[in-house]
Amino acid sequence: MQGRGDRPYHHGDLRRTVIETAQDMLREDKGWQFTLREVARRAGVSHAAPYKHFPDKGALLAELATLGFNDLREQLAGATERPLRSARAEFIAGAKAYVQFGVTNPSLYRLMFSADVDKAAFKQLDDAAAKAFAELLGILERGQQSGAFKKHPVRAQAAAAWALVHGLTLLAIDGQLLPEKVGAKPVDAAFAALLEGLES
Amino acid sequence: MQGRGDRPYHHGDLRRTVIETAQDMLREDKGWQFTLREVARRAGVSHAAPYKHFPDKGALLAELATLGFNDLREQLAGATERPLRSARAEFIAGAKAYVQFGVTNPSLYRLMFSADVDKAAFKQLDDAAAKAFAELLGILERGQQSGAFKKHPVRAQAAAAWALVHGLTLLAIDGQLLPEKVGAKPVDAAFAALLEGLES
DNA sequence: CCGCGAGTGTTGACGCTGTCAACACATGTT
DNA sequence: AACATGTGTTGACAGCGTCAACACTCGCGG
Repeated sequence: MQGRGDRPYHHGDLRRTVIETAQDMLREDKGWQFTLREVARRAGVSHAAPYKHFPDKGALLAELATLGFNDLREQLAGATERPLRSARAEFIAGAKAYVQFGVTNPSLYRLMFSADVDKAAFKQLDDAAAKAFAELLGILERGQQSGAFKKHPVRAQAAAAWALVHGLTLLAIDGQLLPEKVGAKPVDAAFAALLEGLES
Repeated sequence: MQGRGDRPYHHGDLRRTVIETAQDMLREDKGWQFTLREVARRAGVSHAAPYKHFPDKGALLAELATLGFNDLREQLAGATERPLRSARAEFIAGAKAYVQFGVTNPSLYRLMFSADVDKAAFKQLDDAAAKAFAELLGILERGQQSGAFKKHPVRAQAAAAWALVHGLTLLAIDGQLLPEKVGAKPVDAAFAALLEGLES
C-alpha cells in the first residue's frame, strides 16, 4: 500500500506507522485501551520497538490527542471560513462540524478529553486544544460585532456554547440522542434552544 | 471503625467492603484504573476474594456507576423538591446540584459516562441513568406547564439542557472553567445564556 | 576503502495485572 | 454426626508496560 517495495531492516518510518496503527485501532475499538504490544504486532515490529519513538504509552496517547485537536480545529475552520449568511448560520455550521467530528471519531474524541492524558505534561496538547477553542471564540466575537449576539462577556458565552456542543457530542457518541428518546433532530433543536433561550 | 471487634474467618460483608473500598479509591485517584488486587489488599483479603462477589472488574465498575446515578438522582430530587419561587429558580437549583455532584465526584462522574462500563449489559445501570434523566424532564415539564418555558418538545429541550450541564460538569472537572479563561461565574453565566438565549 | 558510532530494531526479563481452578474453612441442615 | 454450600486462600497462567542488553545498518571521518 505504501509502495517503494523495499522494506529495509530498519523500518524507516516506524514513528508514523505506530501513530497510524494506533489511530486505526482507535477507530475500530471503542476505547483507547488498546495495547502497545498489539500496535507493535500490527506494525510488524517487536514489542519494544515503539519505545524508541515514544517514552511510554501516555506519550503516544498525548500525540494522538494532539493530532485530534489539530484535526478538530481544521474542521471548525473549514466549516466557517467561507462567508456565511448570518452569525447564526456560522455558529450552527461550526457546532455541527464539531459534533460531526466527535461522532465520526468517538474514541479519539473521548481520549482528547480523558483524564488519562495529562494535558499539563504535554504543552503541544494544551496549545492544540487552546487553538481549537479559539475557533469557537472567533465565531462568537464576530456574532457580537455584527450585533447578532448579545454583548455579554464573550468567554462566558464561549463556556456555555462549548459546554453545549461538548455535551451534545458525548451524548451523541453514547447513542443517547435517539429520536424516540429526544425528538427528531435533537442537535438542531439544542442549538435553537441555546440561541433563542428556553424561557418564553 | 466498623466495630463488632470480631473478625471471623469469613469476612462477613466483603461485598459491601469491596464497594466502599473501590469508592474510596475512586475519590482518591483521578481515574478508575485502580486494580482489583489493590482493592482486595486494602480490604485485607486475598487477591481473588472479590471474585466471589463480582464476576469481573467490569461488574464492579457497573455497580459503582449504578450507585452513582442513584446518588445523582437523589441530589437532583433534593435540590428541587421544596417549592421554589420560579421555574427558572428550580432549573438553576437542579443544574447547580448536578454540576456540584460531578465536581465533587470527578472520577465517579467520568466512570458513569465512560465507555468502559457497558450500559447495555447492565440493566440496573440503564434504569438508574434513566431515572436521573427523568428528574430533568420533570423540571422542564413543570416549567412548561407554568408557562415559564417555551412549549417546544420537552425531550428536545431536555437534550439541550442535559448537554449543557453535562458539558459544563466535564469542563469544570477538567479545570477548564477558570475565571481568567472564562469569566467570573461561568456556570451561572452558562445557565443564563441557555435560559435567555445567545441572540439579541 | 575501512571502521566506527549513532540510531533503530530485537530479545529476554521483571513485576504487575485480571482471571481461573483447586483447595480450606465455617456454618446450617438433615 | 455428616455433609453441602458459601466464602476465603493459594497458586497458576497469559498478557501487559517497561527496561536493559544486544544486534543490525547506514552514513561519516579518516
